[in-house]
Amino acid sequence: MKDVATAAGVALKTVSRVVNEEPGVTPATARRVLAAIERLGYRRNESARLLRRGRTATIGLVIEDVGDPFYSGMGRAVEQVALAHGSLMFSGSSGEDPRRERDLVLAFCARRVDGLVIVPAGPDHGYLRPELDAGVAAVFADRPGGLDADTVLCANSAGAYAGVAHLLRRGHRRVAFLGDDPAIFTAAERLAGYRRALADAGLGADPSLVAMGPPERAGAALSAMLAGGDPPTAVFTGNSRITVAVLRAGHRPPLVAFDDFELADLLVPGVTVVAQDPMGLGRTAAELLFERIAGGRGPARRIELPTRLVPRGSGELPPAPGTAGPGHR
Amino acid sequence: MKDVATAAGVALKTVSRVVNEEPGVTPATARRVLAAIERLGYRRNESARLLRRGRTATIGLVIEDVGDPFYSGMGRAVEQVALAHGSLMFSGSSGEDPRRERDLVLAFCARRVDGLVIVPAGPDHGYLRPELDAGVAAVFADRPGGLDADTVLCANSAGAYAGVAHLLRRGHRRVAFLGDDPAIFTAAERLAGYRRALADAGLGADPSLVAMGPPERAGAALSAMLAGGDPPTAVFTGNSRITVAVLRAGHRPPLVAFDDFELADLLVPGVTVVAQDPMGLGRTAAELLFERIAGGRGPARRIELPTRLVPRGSGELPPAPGTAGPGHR
DNA sequence: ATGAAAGCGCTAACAT
DNA sequence: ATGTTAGCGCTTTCAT
Repeated sequence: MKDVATAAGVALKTVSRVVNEEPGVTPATARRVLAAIERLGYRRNESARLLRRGRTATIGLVIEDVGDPFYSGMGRAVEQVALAHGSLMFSGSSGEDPRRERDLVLAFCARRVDGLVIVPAGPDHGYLRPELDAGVAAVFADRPGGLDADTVLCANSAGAYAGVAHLLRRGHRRVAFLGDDPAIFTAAERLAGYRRALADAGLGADPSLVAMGPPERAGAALSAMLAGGDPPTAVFTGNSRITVAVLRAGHRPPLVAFDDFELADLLVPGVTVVAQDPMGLGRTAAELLFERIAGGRGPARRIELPTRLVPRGSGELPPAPGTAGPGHR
Repeated sequence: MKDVATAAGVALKTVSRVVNEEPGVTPATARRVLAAIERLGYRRNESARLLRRGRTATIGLVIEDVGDPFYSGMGRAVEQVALAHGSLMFSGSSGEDPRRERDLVLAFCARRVDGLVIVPAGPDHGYLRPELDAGVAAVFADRPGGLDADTVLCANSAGAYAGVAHLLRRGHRRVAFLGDDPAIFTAAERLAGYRRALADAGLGADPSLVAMGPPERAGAALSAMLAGGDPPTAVFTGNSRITVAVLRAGHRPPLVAFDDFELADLLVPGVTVVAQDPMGLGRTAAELLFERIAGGRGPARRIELPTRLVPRGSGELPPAPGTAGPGHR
């Protein structure tokens, strides 16, 4: 900038004026400055500018896995909103590891990001407290972070309820639930929705029809249930990895799956799903964030995004004859 | 920092020394400083630090779509390498729009990123010239950028060759090629591989068996071929979006597809693919980048990553009887 | 072992 | 309309 000023025979500040399109510069001078800029290949150092101005026009995104379709869709939406607000986006994957999440978040904060969108990897976000107090905005997405920050979730419980109710409506009375580790917020919520649906239909909860745990064990868990004395006639899976695990194990039961996935419509039968809205999640989270960055006050908000039931065949299958006939309880 | 210095009763520089773990500080003083840091909740401003030091410890990643599984897998690998080098990563999607790509790249350069990994959206990267001359490192991934920068590609031509040869080995003599717009580098390369495989097998190139264009038209293109007088007995698809379009259109021909995709193994029959290595692409690109950032000189390198043929059933089907019997030429 | 001063590249506030 | 000075938060250089 100094060089440009010298080359154009003006003071530093004039160059600054031109670069920032501030008023108070003769067209002629401006032209001389612009010529010098062009000739010297000058580019404003945005970092220095932002250091001076106090805002960084940068947000940080921490998700479980940048490579996962659900989260990367979310990331795409966050990116769009960020760009619309003239901000760039740091992104990083926590890999579901609370320590890595913390390191990433703190690294972003050290860069003085204006705000953070976080998919919490762990339950404890105490480390964020000082940062929030220091003025960083933060929004939790997909799961609550245990702090009084804005939070955007999917309607996990209501979605599971709708999916299970869909199966019950087809005449199923014994519906299995295959979910992830109940320590995971979404897994627990979906299980609750399943239970509520059964209860509302006047059905008791049979613990032998519920298996919670790592996706890679879901196939075996279902095999065991089906081999048991009083097997399920339909299955509700709690997330995509479990759904895929069940399908890979060769099972093709009447099925409703929580979370949509690529090509679900091409399988035979097509897989009926309770679709979430990853883009909506990202967009909403980012919009809340920028409201806060713009100075929005008020208590933390908690928004639940609706799910959508997409019938494709697997969820519309009736109970296999003989497995749960009339009189069966 | 000033506040910490005051609170600890030392000079600014001493705080700096402690924070940077530089030698020349008595353990006792260090302790006093650390206590003040803790008490005041001080966090070093990394941006200011990096402004002074001249490096930003930041790289930029520009891909087609952060939400696409292939590119987001690549991004994950780039991120890992970046973190291993103590750098953070800006990421952005070009959406295949050269102007957006340019804007993103320039925005990253204005933030003085140390380097860039770019999946080129357009053929013209002249705008990058001044930035490269200014010292930014850059690596092109997945497609060449038309500049003398390091480039990492998949073996598009060789991969297509292998896939087509696989079909020919099963007795197919009329293999259709459904590819994307040949203006896209990868599409053209894969077409070339297809042609080479036919030529090496002593087969002439039948233009009526080649359809290049947007994925959403691939289904109709294949339907037309199959309804023609001398239809193909097998199909090679040039990318995943085309593969899916063909399958969605209801076709289940003997098929080898370029690029792997989630659940290819669960379809009936399983889809035989020529798998690329998105993580390898990202890792290699990032490693080359950090070599350059570290000061590596020498001419631009061009690396091709091998593909892998994954037989799953669809590519092992013989010609349907009567469509291409002996004597047919 | 510790500190004072200069400066990274820029903008804000106040001259002229 | 243009220029000067101070300072964002830090590190570097050179004292002490």
